[in-house]
Amino acid sequence: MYTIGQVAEMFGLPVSTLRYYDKQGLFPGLERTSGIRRFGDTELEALRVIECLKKAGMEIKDIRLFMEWCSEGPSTYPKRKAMFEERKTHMESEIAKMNRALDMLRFKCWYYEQAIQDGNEDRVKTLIPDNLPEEIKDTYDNAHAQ
Amino acid sequence: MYTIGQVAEMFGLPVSTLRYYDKQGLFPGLERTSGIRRFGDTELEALRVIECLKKAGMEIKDIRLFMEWCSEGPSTYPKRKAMFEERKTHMESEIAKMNRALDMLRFKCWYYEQAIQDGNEDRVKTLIPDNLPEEIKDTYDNAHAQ
DNA sequence: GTAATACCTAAACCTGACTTTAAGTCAAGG
DNA sequence: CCTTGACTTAAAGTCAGGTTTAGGTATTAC
Repeated sequence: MYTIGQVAEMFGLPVSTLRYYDKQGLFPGLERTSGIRRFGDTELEALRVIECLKKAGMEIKDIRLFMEWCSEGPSTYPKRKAMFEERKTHMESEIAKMNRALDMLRFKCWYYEQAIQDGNEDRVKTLIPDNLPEEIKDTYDNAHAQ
Repeated sequence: MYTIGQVAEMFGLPVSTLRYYDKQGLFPGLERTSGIRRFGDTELEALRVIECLKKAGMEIKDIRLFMEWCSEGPSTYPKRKAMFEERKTHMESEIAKMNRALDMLRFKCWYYEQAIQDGNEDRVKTLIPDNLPEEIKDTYDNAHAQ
C-alpha cells in the first residue's frame, strides 16, 4: 500500500492530478485510513490502464465508465471488449487522417524548398498537393526519400 | 470574392469560427467593404492551410505567426519551411506514439476475447508475463514498452 | 513547543478553442 | 412601412483537463 505522494513519485504525476482522477471516479474501490488514501495493486494497475486509455484519446468520463465495469466483474467483459474495439477503429481512422496531414506537410516542405531556390512561389504555386504532375512528383519523391 | 457565409458553407465551418479565426489574426490581409469581410483566393488558401496545420496539432497562435510570415514575402521562406519541417518531425513521432497505443488496444481486444471465452481473467492474466502466444506477443511487447 | 512536511477538502482559477448572446446595421421583398 | 435575413461587434459562456489557493489536521524533527 502506498500514499498519494509515493504514487505520484512512481508515475511522475502531480499529486493534484491523482486527487483529480479520484474525484472523477477513476479509482472506484480506493480505500482510506482515517481519511488518507491508500493506493494498492488495483489502483496501480488502474493507473497504468488510465495512461494507456489517455494515449488512445479517451475522455475521463469514458475511462470512469471502464473502471466501473472493471469493478463489476466478468459480466462486463463484453462491454469492455466492445469499448476497446470501438477505440481501435477510431484510432485507426485518426492515424489515417494524420497520415494525410503528414503528406500535406511533406508537400509544404518541398514547396518552400523550391520557393527558396526560385526566390519566389510563381513556378511552384500552380501545383496542388493531391495530384502533382508526374515529373514534379518524382522530384518531390526524391526530395523526400529517406 | 466571397462573404463569410459563403466561405462557411464552402468549408463546412460555422460563421462564428471564421470570425474567431479573423479575430485571432489568421487572415492578415483580409479586406472589408463597408465593414463586411470579403474573402478572396488568399483567404481560401489560408483556410486550407489552417485546416492542415490544425490537423498537424498546431495552436492558433503559431498558425497566426505563420500567416504573418506569409504576408511578409519571400524573406520568410526559410522560417516557413523550418516550421513545416518541425511539424513534420513532430507529426511523425505523434503517429508512432499512436501506433504504440493502437497495439495496446489490439492487445486489450485479444485479452477480453480470451476472458470472455474463459469466463474469467485468471488464465490470461498469468499468461501475460511469460508464455504469451506468438501471434500476440509483439503486440503485447509494444503495448507495454516505455 | 514550534517548525517542517505530508496529507486532507472545497472552491476558484487557468488555457485553448470555440460558441452563444445581446444589441445593432443594412439591403431587398411584399 | 416593416419584416426577414445576412452581416457586424463585444462580451460572456462552455468544455475538458487539470492546477492553484486557502484553510485545516496529523506526524515527525529539532
